[in-house]
Amino acid sequence: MRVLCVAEKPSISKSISQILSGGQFTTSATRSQFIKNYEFDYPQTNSFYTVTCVSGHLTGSDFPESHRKWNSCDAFELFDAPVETHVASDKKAIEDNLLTQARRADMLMIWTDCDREGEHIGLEIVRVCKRAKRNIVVKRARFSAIIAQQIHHAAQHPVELDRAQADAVEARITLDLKVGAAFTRMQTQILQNHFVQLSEARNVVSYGPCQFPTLGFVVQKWNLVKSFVSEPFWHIHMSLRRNTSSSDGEETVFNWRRGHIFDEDAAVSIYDFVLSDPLARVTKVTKKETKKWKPLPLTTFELQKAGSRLLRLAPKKVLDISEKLYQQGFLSYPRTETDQFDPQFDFHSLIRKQVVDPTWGAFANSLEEGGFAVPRKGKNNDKAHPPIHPTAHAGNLVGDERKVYEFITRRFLACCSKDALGFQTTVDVECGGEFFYATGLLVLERNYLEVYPYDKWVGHEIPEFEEGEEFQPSVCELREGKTSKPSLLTEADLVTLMDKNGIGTDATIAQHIQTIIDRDYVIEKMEGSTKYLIPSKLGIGLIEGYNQIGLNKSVSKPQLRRETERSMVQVCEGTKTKAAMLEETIVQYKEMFIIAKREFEKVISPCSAKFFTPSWTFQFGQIHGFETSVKSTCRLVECNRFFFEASIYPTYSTSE
DNA sequence: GCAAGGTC
Repeated sequence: MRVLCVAEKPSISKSISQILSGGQFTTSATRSQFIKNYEFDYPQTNSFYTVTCVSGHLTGSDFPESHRKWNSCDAFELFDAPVETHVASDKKAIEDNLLTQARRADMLMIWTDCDREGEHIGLEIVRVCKRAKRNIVVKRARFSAIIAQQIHHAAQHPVELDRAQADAVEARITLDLKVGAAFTRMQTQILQNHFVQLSEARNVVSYGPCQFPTLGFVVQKWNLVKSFVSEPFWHIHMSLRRNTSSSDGEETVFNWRRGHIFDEDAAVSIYDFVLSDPLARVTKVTKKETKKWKPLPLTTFELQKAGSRLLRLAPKKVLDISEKLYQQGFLSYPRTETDQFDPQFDFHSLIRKQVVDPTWGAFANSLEEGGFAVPRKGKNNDKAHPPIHPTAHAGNLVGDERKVYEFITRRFLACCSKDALGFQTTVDVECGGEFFYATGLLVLERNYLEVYPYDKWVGHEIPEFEEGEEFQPSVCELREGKTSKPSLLTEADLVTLMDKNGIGTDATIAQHIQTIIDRDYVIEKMEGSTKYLIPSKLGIGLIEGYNQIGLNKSVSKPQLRRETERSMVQVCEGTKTKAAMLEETIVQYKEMFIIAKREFEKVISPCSAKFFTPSWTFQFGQIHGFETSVKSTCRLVECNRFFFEASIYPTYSTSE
């Protein structure tokens, strides 16, 4: 029997060919530069195998010609417009290869990643192949890691393609297209009509169910920083000078168990009580072993966060670099949600490849000589790719590539090492009815910290204390402090928020951040070596505008996307049909669209302008509290502060 | 000139 196997990407088709053929296969080129066909006998199932692949989704969706032009219809009509699906022009060579190979095959076996998108890509492949051979037998290989035993098992026990999962993805594709296009056209057309700046620059004011919540996070933090008012607080500072084994007169600070309090009168009266008691008593001395846990195996999210925070590289940049290193064979597949290694994973041969490195080679060697410990297991597994790890030693990298490779390698070695061990001493003290404590830390074994400088764990010595002893504090003062301003949002914070709230995926999070920057919704600002994200006036305006319109579900918060995700899960489980999901969700967005459009037009209605005189600052706020003022020419397009308590003309710069 | 999701 001739079996045609189709994987989601070139790397997988190659790996499964190597495993199933035991390395004995022939390779032939296709018209697509990256894609090869591999052929071999697979005697275990009496078959002749051809293994090839696609490159992600084969098809793309768009409106038909009748609705594609922006002025061809009212934006609202897009919700009910048909959607066409075609093989994209740059995928024709891949399609041709599938058609040719399918004609020769008796069975089509789908080897796409075992996730929802993979199931949908599988369906795209089936549709193309059935055009070449209508009665081809279709099977699906199910695997959770590229490990010999699993791949053989998958080849010998194929299952059926999961139509429900593919349906859920199809619903999402249609939904995102309709909602995105309808809102984008509506926003853009209304705003361009009124703002010279937008129409001259031909700026698209895009809406997307992922980009808006992402922008929402940036604006929310910005508002928090802007509205921050510092508050004074009080705390009792107690310390004692006493010699330790290594230094004389070391000052030990005892922290107040109450932390700090915001009521000055209360603080003063408590302090008076403490002062009335000249001696502090040690109530307890606790000594115990403590650990600093080694990091979890590396996912794409974590890599992007670390890249931004530790390596000062944008999430998109980190992903691009790791993609390149992967192409060169230095790294495993860089888009993974998995933070647990398979129990059968071959750690040792990978560790041995790092022994030659001048910087961390000695550490790698120490792992091979007894320092090894099985990595911790996280909670995520995408059932398709292992955590990111180095697959070969790369000695000649420079610049950012070197930084990324070094981080990934050190992280992998740290995962294979042991937790750091320490010894912690806590001294509890009572004085005037108040409780204080001091801690000391002695780092016993640094272990993984030796190879992972990104984590800090510094010991500090504490003098000897005995339970029941009394001492007179060297300092006991009531001190005043004030709450400090929260910091702006960093890229790493944003990746964390998106990950937590289910906005985007490992492969798309970086793109969404880039999109809101490209659209001029957000501006990057360097402060020292940290990059902060600040919303532009346009970005603030859009979010604040929508928030004030009073939709019952906010487009700038993660809830709507979460609901879409939940409906997709229901479609996958078979408790909801694809049609029902689309119907429900589209109705909801239609309502929101009607309200949003009405409010947009109301707020910036040109007829309001005739009431303005040159020097007025006008509270136009009865509608949504939007403040509006007009520049001297009194043309609405030259509104200075408009719509969103923000200047939208002549520039979006956010410098205060 | 629109989205988000794959991947190169």
